Amino acid sequence: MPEMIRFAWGTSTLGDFMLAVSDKGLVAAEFSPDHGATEEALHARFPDAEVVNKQQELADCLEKVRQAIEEPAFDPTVALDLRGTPYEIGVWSMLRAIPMGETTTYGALAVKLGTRDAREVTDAIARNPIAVLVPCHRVVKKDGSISGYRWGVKRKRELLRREQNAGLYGH
DNA sequence: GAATTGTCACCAG
DNA sequence: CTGGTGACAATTC
Repeated sequence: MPEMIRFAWGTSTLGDFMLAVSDKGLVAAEFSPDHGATEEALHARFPDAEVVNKQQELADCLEKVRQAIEEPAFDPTVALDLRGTPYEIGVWSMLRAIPMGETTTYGALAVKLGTRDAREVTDAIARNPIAVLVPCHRVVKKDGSISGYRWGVKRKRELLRREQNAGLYGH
């Protein structure tokens, strides 16, 4: 019996996003304007799984994630099914420990993890498959500037701006 | 902001 | 080993 991966598309003010869940939890959440290519990538990532569109079943989940994108203060209680090397899981766990509205740096994470180079952390973060819910956007360069983001620097800036507004003005 | 230099892990040859 | 490449970092203009 092959594993089943269900996916669905949602829209937000930051663009369309796709969710994919296994029977354990979320395995992917990606921004993309190109539905076809993203679904193909999902097949490629889970070659032995049955990948099916379950728009209705995931409606609740879609709404939660959409709300998390629009309102940073909202904490979606969605199960995550993180898949990666132990090192990557460690990095992603640290990302989820960053409080809303705060940022850290690649270098600081490298030190905490006992890694030699910030780039090793960067690699792991760049492989994060779950946008927003694993807040890879809360990691910036040491001088506070934003250098890159897997789903577009513009989205990263916008996410941070929203979080900072939520912290300063309470809404 | 952009360009430059230093660096380090990783990979292809 | 050599060369190329980065979601880095520090410095400089």
